[in-house]
Amino acid sequence: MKRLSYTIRSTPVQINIVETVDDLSRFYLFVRDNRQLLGWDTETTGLDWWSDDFRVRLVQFGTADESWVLPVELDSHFTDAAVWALGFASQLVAHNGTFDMHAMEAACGLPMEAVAPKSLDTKLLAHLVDPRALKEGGSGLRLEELTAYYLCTRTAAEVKGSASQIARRLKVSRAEMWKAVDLTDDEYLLYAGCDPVLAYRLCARLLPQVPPRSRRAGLISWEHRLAHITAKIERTGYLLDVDYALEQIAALASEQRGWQAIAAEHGVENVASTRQVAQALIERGIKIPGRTKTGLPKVDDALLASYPDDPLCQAVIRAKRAGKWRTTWFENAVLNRDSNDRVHASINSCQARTARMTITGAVAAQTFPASSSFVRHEFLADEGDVSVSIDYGNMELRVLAAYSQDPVMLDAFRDGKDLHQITADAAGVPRKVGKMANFLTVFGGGPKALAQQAGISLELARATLAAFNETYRGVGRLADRLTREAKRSGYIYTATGRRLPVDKHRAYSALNYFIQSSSRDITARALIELDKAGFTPHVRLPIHDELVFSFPRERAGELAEQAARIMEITIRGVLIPAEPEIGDRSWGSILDLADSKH
DNA sequence: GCACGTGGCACC
DNA sequence: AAACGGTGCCACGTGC
Repeated sequence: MKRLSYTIRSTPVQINIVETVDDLSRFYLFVRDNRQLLGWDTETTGLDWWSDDFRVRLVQFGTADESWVLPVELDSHFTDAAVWALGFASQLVAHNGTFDMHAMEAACGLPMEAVAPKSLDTKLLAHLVDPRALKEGGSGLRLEELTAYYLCTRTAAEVKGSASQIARRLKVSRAEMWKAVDLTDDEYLLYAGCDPVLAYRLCARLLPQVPPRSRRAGLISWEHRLAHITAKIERTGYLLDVDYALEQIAALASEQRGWQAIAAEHGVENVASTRQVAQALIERGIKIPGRTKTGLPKVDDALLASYPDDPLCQAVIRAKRAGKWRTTWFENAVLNRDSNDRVHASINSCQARTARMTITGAVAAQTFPASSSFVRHEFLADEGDVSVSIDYGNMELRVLAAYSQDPVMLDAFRDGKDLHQITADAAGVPRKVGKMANFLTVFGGGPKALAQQAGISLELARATLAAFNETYRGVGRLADRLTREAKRSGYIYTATGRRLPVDKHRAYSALNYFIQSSSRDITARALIELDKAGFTPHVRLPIHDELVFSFPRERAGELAEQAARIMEITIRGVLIPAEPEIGDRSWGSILDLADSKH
C-alpha cells in the first residue's frame, strides 16, 4: 500500500493507494467505519462513457481527512471491492455524480439504480445555495470553483493545475492525459485522492446553507430524483439515422465549398472571419454602421442580408450557415454515436441561473432549427416505434397569468381568447406588435427593445407598453412585488421554494427569473410524474416546454394521451395544457405531418 | 500548442 | 422613466 499526504486548509489528509489484494482488508474496514456517508469519485479514460473502449481507471472513496484509491483497471478484485463499497454505503456524495454512475455502470456493470437513490450531489446542493456562475458573482458549480469558494483557494489552484501539469510532463493534450497517465503517477494519484475528500467536505459546508424554505419544500430530494431521471434518459440515448446524416453532411459540405469559392473570388478566404469580411465589404464601398462591444465593425446576418443583390454578402451568409449546420448538428452526432448508432445527450438537469436544464454535447437539441425539420429527421424512434412530441402551450404567459392572477389574462386563457390580440387592440397596434409586447414583458424588456424589434417608433413602443400595463394591472403588481423583494434582500423565491439571486442593479429581471424558473419546474415535475408512471424509457429529450418520446406504433395515440394528461397541471386556477403530436419514425416527421394537415 | 475571450448564431 | 431573460457551440484570433 502506498500513502500520500496532503493538507487542505491546514487539515491533513491521508491518501491510501491500494496496490495489492491484501491491501483491501484495510479498505473494507475503512468503508465499514464510514458507511453512513462516503465521498466518491472515478477517474476514467475520457468522458465518453458510451464508447466501447471506455474504461474506469480509478475509483476513490473519502471522508474529510482520509481517502482510498482503488486502481480498478489493474485487477478485477479492486473493481469488486469498489462495487461492494458503493452497495454497502448507506449514503454517498459525489460532485456531478451522474457521470460517475454512468462510468461505473458502463465499465463495471453496476446499475445506476443501485447508487442514485442514496446519492447526494454537491453540484445540485451548490445550485440550491447559489446558482450563479463565477463571472456572475456566484460560487460557480465546478468542483475547483466550489473548492476555492468554500474550502481552500490553494487546494483549488493545485487541483486545477495538476491535470495540465501532468499533460505537459507527458507531452500530451489534456484530453489525452486521462488515458495516457500511469496509474502509479503520484501527482495523478494525489489529484484523484483529493476529489472524494473535497466532495465530502463540500457536502458538509453546503447542506446547512441550503435555504430553509428550499429544504422545507423538499427541493433537495426533488432535484436529486430529477437528476437520476435525466441520467436514465442520457443512458437510453437517441437512435441516429446515420445514412441520412451522412447524406446531409455531404450535401452541406458541397454547398459550403461552392459558396466559399465565390467568397474567395471576392477576396474573402475565411468567411467566418468577421475581420476579413469587414475589410472586403469596405473595399466594395459598403458602409458598416454597427460596432461590436470592443469597437470593431459589426458584421452580422442583419447587415449582410440587407444587401440581397451583393454576391459576396450572399456567399458569406450561405457558406457560414452550411458550415455551422454541418458541424454542429450532423457531424457532432455522427462522430459521437455509440456502436448501436445511438447518441447520448449530456443533460444538466439543474444548470442555468434559473435552474433551467441545458443539453450539451452530441445532441444540441435545444438549438435545433425550429423553422425546418431537416435536422430532427436524423433522430429516429426505436424499431417499431413512432416519434411523439408533447409540448406545453403558451407556458410562460400562462405561468404569468397564474402567479399574477391578473383578471384579464385569467379570463383570456379560461375562454381561449387571443391574448396577443387583446394587447394589440388595447394599444391600437398590429397583433404582431402586441405579441412582442407580451413576450418582452416576460423577458423584462423596455420600450427601446420593443421599438427595435417591432420596427416602430420609440413613442409608439412606449405607448404600447403603457397600454399593456393598463390592461394587465396584475402583472405590474407581481413585477413590483418581486422587484421590491429583490431590492430588499437580493433574492426572490419561487413557489417550489427555490431561492434565486437577483442583481440589485438589474432588479427588473426578477419577473423574468420567476417566470422562467417556475416554467422549468413545471417541466421538471412532469418528468418526475412520468417516471413514477413508468414512462422514462420512452422519453428521449426534454427541451424547455417540450418532451420528445418514442412510443410503440400501435399504442402511440393512447400512450401519448396518457403522458399528456400526466404532464398537464393547473396552477392557481390556470391550466397549463399539454398537447401531443404524433409523427412517423423520425422526430422531424412530426413537424412534416403537422404541416401537411394545414 | 493549447486555453481562452470574442463574435455570431441556433434555440426557448 | 427605463430596464431584453436564459443558454451552448463554432471559428477565429490572441496570449501564454
